[in-house]
Amino acid sequence: MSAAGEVKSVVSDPRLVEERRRQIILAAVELFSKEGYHTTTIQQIARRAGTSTGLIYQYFGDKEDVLFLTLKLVIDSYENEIPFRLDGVVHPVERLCTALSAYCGVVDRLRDATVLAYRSTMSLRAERRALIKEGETRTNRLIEACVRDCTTGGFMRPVAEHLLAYQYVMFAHSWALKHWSYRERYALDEYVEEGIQLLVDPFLTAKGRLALASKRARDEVPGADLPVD
Amino acid sequence: MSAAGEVKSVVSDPRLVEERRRQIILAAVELFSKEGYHTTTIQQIARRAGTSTGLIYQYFGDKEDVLFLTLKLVIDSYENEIPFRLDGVVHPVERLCTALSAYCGVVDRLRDATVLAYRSTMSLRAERRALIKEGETRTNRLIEACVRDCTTGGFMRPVAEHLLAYQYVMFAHSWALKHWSYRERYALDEYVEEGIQLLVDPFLTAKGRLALASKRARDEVPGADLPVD
DNA sequence: ATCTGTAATGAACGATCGTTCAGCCATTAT
DNA sequence: ATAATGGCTGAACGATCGTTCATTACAGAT
Repeated sequence: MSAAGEVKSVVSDPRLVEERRRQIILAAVELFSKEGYHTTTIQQIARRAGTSTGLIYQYFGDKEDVLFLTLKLVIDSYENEIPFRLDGVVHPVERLCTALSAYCGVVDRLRDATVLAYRSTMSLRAERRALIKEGETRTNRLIEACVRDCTTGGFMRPVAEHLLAYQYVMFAHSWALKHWSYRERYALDEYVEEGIQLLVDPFLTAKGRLALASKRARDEVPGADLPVD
Repeated sequence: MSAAGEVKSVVSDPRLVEERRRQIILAAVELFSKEGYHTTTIQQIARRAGTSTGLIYQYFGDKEDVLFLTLKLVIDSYENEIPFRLDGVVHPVERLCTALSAYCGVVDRLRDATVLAYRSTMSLRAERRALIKEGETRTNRLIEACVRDCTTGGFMRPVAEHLLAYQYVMFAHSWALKHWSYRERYALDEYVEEGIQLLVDPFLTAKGRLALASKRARDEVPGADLPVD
C-alpha cells in the first residue's frame, strides 16, 4: 500500500516539498480539467506554475505522480470535510441531511477536479486506481451508515440502504457532472434542498419527518426556538 | 451542423463504408474502453480489427473521427432503443417504468462504451462535443416528458420534474459507472426493480400505485388476467 | 574567501505515434 | 491480353512531449 501511495522527491526539506507540490498541483488541476490529462504537457504545467520543467521532476517521479496527487487531493477532501461537518450533529436525520449538504459543498468547491476524477482515474496504474477507489468506497460507507442510523432509529422506513446511499453520492457528483445543465436552474443550496425533498423526505417516517421539520425551523431562524435572554 | 457531424471517407461504396466503419469501431470501443482514448494507438485498433493502419484513414479522416463515431453510436442507441421499447405502451406510469428499464438495458448492453462516453467526450472538438451533448439532452427530455405525463395525469404527485428525470438518467448511467460495485449485489432486472421502488413508487398517487401494481401482475404471469380459451 | 550541498534551470535526447504515400492486388471494362 | 479503377498495405516521416542532466545559483559552514 505504501509503495503505491508514495511519490518520490529529490528534494529533502519536507516543508518545501509540500509547498512546491501544492503550487504544481494547483496548476495541474486547472490544466488537466480544461484540457485533459494526456493533452496537457509538463511544460504547460511548469509555465502555469511559474517554474521550470525540470523542477517538476524534483518533486514528482513522473507525470502520473502529478495526476495521482491531484486526484488524491479530491478524495481526501471528501473524506475530511464530510466528517468535519458532521461533527457534533447527533440526530440521525440531521446527520443524513448534513452529510448530503456537505458532500454537495465539497463537490461544488472542487467542481472541476471532481469531473477530472471521473475522467482520468483510469489513467493511473492499477494499484493507485485501487487506492482512489478505496477512498471513494469509504465515503460511500459513511453515507450508508447515516442511512442505516435513520432506519434503525425508526426515522426512516426500511429501504435498500446500499442503493439509496449511492443515490446520494450520485446526486452530489451530478452537481459537478451536469453543472452545465443545473447552473442556470438552481443555486447550490436550492439544489441541496430539492435533493432532500426528492431523496430523503419520501422515506422518512412520521417521526423522521418531524425531526426534519424542526431542523428546517432552526436553520431558517437560528436560535428562534431557544429562549433568548 | 452537418459539417461537424460528417466524417470524410476515401472509399465511395456506401455499403462498404458502413461495414468497415462498424468493424473498426467495434475494435475501437473495446480498446478505448480498456486503455483509454489517448493511450490506444491507431496501430492497435488496426491490429484488433484485423486490418492495416492505412485502411483506417480510408474510412476516417483522423483519430478523432473514430472516437466521434464511437460515441455517436452510444447516444444514437439511447435515442433509438428507448422510444422503440416505449412503442405501444400507453399508460403514463407504465411508460415511465418502461423508459427506465429500457435505459438501463441499453446501458447494460453498451456498458463499456457508456463509461467511455463519460471519460472521453471532452477529447472531441467543441462542435462535436455539442452534438453529443444535444443527443443526451434529447433523451433527458424524453424521460422528463414521461414524468410530466405522470404528474399531469394525476398518477404522480407534483415534483421537480427536471431534477427527478435526471435522477432516472443518473440511475441508468450508474449501472455502468458503478458496475464494479453493483455487479456482486444485483442482476440487471433486480436493479431496475429496486430503482422503481426508490425513484418511482414514492411519488405515485394512490391512482398511480394501482397502475403500477397491475403492470407488475401482468409482468409476473403474462396473460394471466386474460380469458384463456 | 572558499567549500559544500541543495535547489532550480532549460536545452537537448529519444521514444512514441498519428499520418502519409508509393506501390500492390483484384476485379471489371476495353 | 491489357488497361483502368478502386480498395488495401505497411514502412517511413515528422512532430510532439516526457524525461534527463550538465550547468548555474545560492546559502550556510569552515
